[in-house]
Amino acid sequence: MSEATKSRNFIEQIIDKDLAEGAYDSVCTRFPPEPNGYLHIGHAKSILLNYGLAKEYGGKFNLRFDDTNPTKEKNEFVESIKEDVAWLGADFEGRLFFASDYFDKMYEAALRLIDKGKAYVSSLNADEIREYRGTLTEPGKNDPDRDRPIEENRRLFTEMKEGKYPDGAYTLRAKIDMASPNINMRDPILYRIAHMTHHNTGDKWCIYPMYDFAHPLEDAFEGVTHSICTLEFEDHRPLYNWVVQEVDLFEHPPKQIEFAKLYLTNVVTGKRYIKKLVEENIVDGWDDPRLVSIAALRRRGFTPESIRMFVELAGISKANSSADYAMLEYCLREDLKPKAKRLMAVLDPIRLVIDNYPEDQIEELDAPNNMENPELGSRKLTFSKELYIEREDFMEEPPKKYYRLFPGNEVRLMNAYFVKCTGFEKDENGKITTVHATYDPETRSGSGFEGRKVKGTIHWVNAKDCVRAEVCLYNNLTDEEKGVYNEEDGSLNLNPNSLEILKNCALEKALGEAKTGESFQFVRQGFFAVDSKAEKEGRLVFNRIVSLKSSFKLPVS
RNA sequence: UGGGCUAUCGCCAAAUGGUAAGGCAACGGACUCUGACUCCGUCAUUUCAAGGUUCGAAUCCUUGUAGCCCAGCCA
Repeated sequence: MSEATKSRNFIEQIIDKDLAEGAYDSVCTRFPPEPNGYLHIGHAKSILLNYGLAKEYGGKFNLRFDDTNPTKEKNEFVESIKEDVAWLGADFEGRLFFASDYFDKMYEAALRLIDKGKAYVSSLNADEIREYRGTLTEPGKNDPDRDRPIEENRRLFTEMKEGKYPDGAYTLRAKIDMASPNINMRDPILYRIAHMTHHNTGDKWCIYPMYDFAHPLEDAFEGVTHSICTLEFEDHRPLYNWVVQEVDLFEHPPKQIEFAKLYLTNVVTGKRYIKKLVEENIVDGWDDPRLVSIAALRRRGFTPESIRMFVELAGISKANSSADYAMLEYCLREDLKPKAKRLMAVLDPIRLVIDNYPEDQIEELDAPNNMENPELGSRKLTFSKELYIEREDFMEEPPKKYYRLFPGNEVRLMNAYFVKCTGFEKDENGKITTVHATYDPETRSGSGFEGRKVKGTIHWVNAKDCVRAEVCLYNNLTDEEKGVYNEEDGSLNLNPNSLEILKNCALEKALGEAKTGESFQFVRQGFFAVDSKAEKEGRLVFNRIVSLKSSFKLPVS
């Protein structure tokens, strides 16, 4: 489909219309995380959507920390979020803001509402507020302080700010409609008292604005035109509009648009769940490669390009949905296919002895790094009498259509020679330890040998100079394995993605010099990357980022 | 049972009254110095259901059904 005929998502359609009608003459979007945790794959959708829209319309994209609740927020999180947003490639061009930098202006705005008779100071405590709010099916009751005189509201609110009252003594409420069918409109709280040190403003404030009051103002102050958020805020939109309208300071107030979150099947998503895994030490931190936090995906070896592609492929809509993990894997494979070197690594080694190969001969062979991308160059492989091959590449009694090594069969050793299996050895437990073969010197790779064909090609490494490494395989869980929330007892039973660690894998010598984060395709094993943390600990550890689409499986009997 | 939102293939998702795109997954087959890749082919007579309007409906109307969100001094 060409760019011109490509259908526009519902958000683009809204923006197109706004621009055409002159509601705005440019576009400004923002990503407004609360710094209370690490970003995960779900946030990537919001970041990339907002950034992409700004770019598409030649507008601006801001990063703003929505830090209006000091009880939950930490500096560690603002640092990680900045890093992750940058890594994803969403360039906010230095427009980094904090909601807390607007506290003075928000306070002024609250005063305006008080003066207009649109806000009042309430002395109800939390329980009473809840009681007066009513229920989903019954209307609420008016706050006894609802008609407090403006002057008194002003005095009390000022005193709240000055720290004259303890937490919970008073709140500032909007005067809207206690009988509204939309609970958010039943005189929502605008400010609460919290004597708490804020990560940005320190002890300057002891009253903090609530999300519903702060967020529309933040957007408006920054000149945001389209405030894109997730579905659960739909009910808040009337309040969002009420705030920007009643504060009455903005010529072109921002507009809130909601879209559906992105979930992934068979992985633990959601900040709340990830947080629990981290806090209970079920995983070893926010960047544990089993997680789908941005930091974890990066550590495991995912590329920003693949995540961008995934988000784009998943699309934008208002229907709750859960994208198949296979789609993410597809994106990574697509991205890495032309970029990664294709090297040989034997995950479960058995010895292959080439009996007719001279005892002390070592041969150098040339191997292209990526057959489809010559720019990746080539490398030297060493070949000698003793090699390692994959245990699953030899079978004593092969099933039909098995075309790797078995007694009497000939296969190609990738980038090297044809070898024919002549026998094998077992240990006392009947486990195969060594396979014997003879090679045909005529068949050397690149020699143009056309004499005969073999059906199978297997990978190998030279036993003499291979490197040893640890390889981590990550697998997704089924929904049952994943666990999650138990409604009966309110408990959270969570499993991260499962992990299998293979020790003592034999890798091509070239992989011994692999750099942190560098990605490779291991022939027939999938895509792997060097784990940055493990390397710091002095170990060479490869994470499997994604396996190949399918590999040889024994026929079910 | 108050309000808001959603429903199109196993999973995402187009279609804006003109006769159901595309991608992922799956399945055949060809090719192959990776059982990968690539290539070719298959995969919704029908859009949650039932009625109605219309020459014509996934789109409009009616009545249902199912799922998600809201009763924090969280965001």
